[in-house]
Amino acid sequence: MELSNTSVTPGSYECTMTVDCAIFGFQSNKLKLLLVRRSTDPFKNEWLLPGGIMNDGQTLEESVNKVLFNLTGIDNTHQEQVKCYSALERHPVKRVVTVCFYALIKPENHPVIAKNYVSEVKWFSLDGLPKMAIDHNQLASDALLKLRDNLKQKLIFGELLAKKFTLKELQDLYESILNEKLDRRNFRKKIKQMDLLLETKEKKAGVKGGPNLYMIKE
Amino acid sequence: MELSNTSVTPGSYECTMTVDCAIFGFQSNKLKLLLVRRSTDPFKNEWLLPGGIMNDGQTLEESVNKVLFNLTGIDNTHQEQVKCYSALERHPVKRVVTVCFYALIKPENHPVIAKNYVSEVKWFSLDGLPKMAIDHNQLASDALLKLRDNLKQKLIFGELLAKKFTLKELQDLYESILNEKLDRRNFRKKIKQMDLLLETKEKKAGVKGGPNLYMIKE
DNA sequence: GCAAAAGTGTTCGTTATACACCCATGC
DNA sequence: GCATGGGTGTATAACGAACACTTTTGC
Repeated sequence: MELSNTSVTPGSYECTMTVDCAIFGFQSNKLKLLLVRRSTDPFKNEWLLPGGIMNDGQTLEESVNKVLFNLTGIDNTHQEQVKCYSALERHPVKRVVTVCFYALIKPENHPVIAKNYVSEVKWFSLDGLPKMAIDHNQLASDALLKLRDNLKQKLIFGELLAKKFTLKELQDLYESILNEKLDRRNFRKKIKQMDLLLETKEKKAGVKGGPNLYMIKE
Repeated sequence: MELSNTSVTPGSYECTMTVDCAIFGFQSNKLKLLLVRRSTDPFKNEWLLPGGIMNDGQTLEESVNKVLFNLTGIDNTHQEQVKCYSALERHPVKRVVTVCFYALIKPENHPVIAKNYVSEVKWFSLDGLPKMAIDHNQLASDALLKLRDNLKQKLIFGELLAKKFTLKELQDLYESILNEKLDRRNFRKKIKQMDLLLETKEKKAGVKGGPNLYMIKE
């Protein structure tokens, strides 16, 4: 291969790009992943991360927003880029390079509806993920690792919880993401010294013990 | 935008993809970055990270290898994906999405030669980087953050050092990457308890103190 | 009133940091 | 032989892990 081949020209090789998004939600005290089942070929009846092509005039981030909105009505989510995948035979229709993202949402805020090309949309527990099409199991697994990584560095949980939440709920979320049990007292100590939460005067009703509600500062 | 637009079809929008690579080297006790200066438009006389287009039949990783080989003769490097950039007006010739990687090499092993389209290839200190074309200053900065991140998690320094090196050299490298001073005794303790280095019987000649040479295990 | 969950502090072990002297080599 | 850098250990502080009882609320 010649160096001259490496320069961008009007005739440079072009390929289709897609975005795929691992949407994490927190439901029944478990971290869930939202998958769609396609109703038509390719991948008829197979499960996939929601995703779609990047169109002309869109950045990847804009594409993710559009795709998520179209598939699930979800808008304005916290998104994080995970990785770019470029294996040659990923897609049966044509060469497609995809960029994987993750987003964090609160399932209650986003009733999911199966739309075009999709026969079913469903939240899956992470320990019960189906075999997905293409390399999407790999994408999902990489997305979870990235989420864990980010969680360790900063307190990010996007829309995973309600605006006001108890420390117990926050801890359950952490345990879910990290897939490990945490000591309650140590967890509370750590979170409090991060100084990112605001203690409201309210208590959560309908729960024994009368736990305090917190919200994110600012 | 309609959902039907999100599905991959033979006619889906396509765009040119490039790879850009932040090549880090360690020279005169400082971490350096290898940049190229273009000899022709676009970006005539401007500095850039070495990069080029992804061609048909190549993965991004293969493209990086080819581009690096063509520009610098560098082969078989440790490469790490940094991030994908898709802003609309990045490139003057056409829409181009790029994926940034970094690689770690030992400058002494790779004499650099300016080839096609390149008038100059030069190692720059990180604190003396020129203004680069497009968004390459951003790419370089993101690549360094990623390198730091990876360094904290595992002992990776690719080809940055010779096969056999002294602990002092390793420490200088760390200090260079992290841009902070480390305590000599604590550093040595930490590295040793990682148990990744093999102590050779050899000492480095020409250096006062007669420091021991180490190499990576296995 | 009793069962269930919330809230709270202390001890201990591990890890990270700070710090000073003797030894080997080059010149 | 002296100046430069290599090599080593210990004491202290910070951080993370383990652990039990009292208070509040729902039912």
